[in-house]
Amino acid sequence: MSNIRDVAREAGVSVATVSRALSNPEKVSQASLNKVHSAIDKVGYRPNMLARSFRSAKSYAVVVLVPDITNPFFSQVIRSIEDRAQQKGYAVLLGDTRGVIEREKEYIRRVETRLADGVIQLRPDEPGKHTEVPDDIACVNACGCESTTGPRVRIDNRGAARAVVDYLISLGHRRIGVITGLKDNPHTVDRLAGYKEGLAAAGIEFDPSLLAEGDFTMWSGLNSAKQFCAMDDIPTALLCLNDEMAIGAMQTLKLHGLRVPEDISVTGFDDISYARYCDPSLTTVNQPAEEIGKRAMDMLLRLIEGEPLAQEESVLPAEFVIRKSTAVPRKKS
Amino acid sequence: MSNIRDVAREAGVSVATVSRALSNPEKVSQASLNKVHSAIDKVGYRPNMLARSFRSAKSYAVVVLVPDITNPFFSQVIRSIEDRAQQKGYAVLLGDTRGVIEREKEYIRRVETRLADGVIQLRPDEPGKHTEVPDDIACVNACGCESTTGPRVRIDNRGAARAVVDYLISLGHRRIGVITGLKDNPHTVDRLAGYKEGLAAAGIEFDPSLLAEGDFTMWSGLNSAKQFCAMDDIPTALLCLNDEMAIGAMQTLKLHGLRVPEDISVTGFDDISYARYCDPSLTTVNQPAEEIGKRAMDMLLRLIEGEPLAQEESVLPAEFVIRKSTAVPRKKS
DNA sequence: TTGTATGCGTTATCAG
DNA sequence: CTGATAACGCATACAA
Repeated sequence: MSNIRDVAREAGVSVATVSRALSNPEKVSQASLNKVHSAIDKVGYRPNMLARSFRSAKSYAVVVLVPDITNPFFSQVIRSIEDRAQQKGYAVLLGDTRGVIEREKEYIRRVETRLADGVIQLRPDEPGKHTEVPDDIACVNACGCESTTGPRVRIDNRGAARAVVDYLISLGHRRIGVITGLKDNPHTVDRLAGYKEGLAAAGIEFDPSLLAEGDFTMWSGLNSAKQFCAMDDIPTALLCLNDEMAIGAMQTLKLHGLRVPEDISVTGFDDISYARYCDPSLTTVNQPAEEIGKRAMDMLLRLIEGEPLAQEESVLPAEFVIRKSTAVPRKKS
Repeated sequence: MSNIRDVAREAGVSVATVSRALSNPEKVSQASLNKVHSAIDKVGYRPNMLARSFRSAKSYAVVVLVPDITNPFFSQVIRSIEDRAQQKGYAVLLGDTRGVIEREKEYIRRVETRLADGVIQLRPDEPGKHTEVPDDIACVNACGCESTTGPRVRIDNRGAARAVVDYLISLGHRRIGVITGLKDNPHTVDRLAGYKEGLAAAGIEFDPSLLAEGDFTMWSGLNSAKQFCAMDDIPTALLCLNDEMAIGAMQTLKLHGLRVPEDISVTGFDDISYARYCDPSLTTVNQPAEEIGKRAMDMLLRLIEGEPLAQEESVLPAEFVIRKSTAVPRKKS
């Protein structure tokens, strides 16, 4: 392992010149530049970035905290973050927390100990289990909700859910079931608010018995849907608060002999890639994962560099995508 | 930002003692230990890991190279790697290469410049675009094939594909179409070899016209399946070399009025979580993603620590999972 | 068990 | 434009 001194000796210049040749080439004469570069090739020098980071007290790394990297929506956002980070010369430390607060803290600690320069949070912070992110560390939230504080980029969950409900109502549905995420989850809160808004606007009374609680997994969708199948008066439409639960729910519905969308319409949320390929393809809300990741990374970079933020909150548009899982309700038999 | 010297002063001991108290507590008296710890609390000290890494010439980070983090099988493996890494005190640098060799090199460079201690490759190395991983850097391949060299953990792709074909043949299928990945992809090569083996064992002649080339995406599965629908004599079974393509293919088949599995059986490979939730649920091969990630990380750790490897190759068992997408062939009409 | 002193590889300051 | 040298924060060899 050769170091900067070896290069200096080989090139017949000082270490300072070598260092400058690499970081500020414009401050070095062409002659020295040439000598340095051929010396580098000759001794096979690779700068020790660890030393550089240490010296400059910056790690050029950010940690991305995600509850579950396996979730396709999250992985899309992360891919986008990684892309942007790479462009800007930053590394991405993957922090799959599995929802465990302890793991989250371990990663926060990594930035306290200078191993990373900042954090991107990929989950809505829930009231109870709010992580104590010290305010002296750069942090932006990338899937926030209306209740999220601090720098954040998000979509209008309430408005998007409202759009779905409005559409279902326009088709003629009036009895619309909902499969939610965990009750306290801010995504559940915001999207459910949109559902209620839509109902109210159409003069439909909110019926709590049409709510089933899931946890955003396919299995929970499958399970929660049973509750509706057991009803005497099955809803004509099912609003699922994410795509996974919609996919799981459809399996249960079909198993009970219900056809989608002829007997019951189903909608999702997120527009993961499978939404287009299920049977029937899923009517859902497209979250701009790519743009969310990019913006979050850019925001974090400004925070790290100490530049002022143009805005603390960035709300991106979400597109309502109509596919084959929704139709007009069946006539009462 | 307080440093080790501040702590030493506060505790009334030397910096060496503080350092030891943190890294080798057993070499320090209980009295000093107490003094040090209360001093740490008092000044709010956080060790500078960047300095520690620099000094010990180890970054305690590994980079994971993956073609596409969005692929659910890969993300499962990565989650497992991250889990193991975290346990061992290592960080995971995410390197989503998108198949671009240039990006891969950038990440390899990160370990050359000491920003990471080793690499886990999550793709089969293709003959042509083989990355030049210098042999002095620790590297293990986590989704290798028979042609993969170096430390690796993989499943028996050929044997697993063979098991699927044997099963289809046992059901009575003799005309079995295949949707492959790109021709040169080692996964394609190995799995296709298994297909041919199965055919040969049953005395069925290999028919090249039953091969359609995809690229492991759902879209390519959807597209490639058209080729079979256009045939006069449609195959009674379709072996897809991964789940995504199977899911895409099923959409096309249904669109053409073919029922799965009554008119045509379909199989996948990988057993991603959606395989269980498509309609019909997919008969496939379960890859032990969790175990693959764990083993790969353990292997890499040994390499990094300079310990000898028990074995250079670890071949894990893959389970054949029979679901609802396969059945006996329909009688000729 | 503890303290002193040195060096890890780089960048930055300051003279030349 | 270039060179000598002092940090950066920590770990460790060596001496006590």
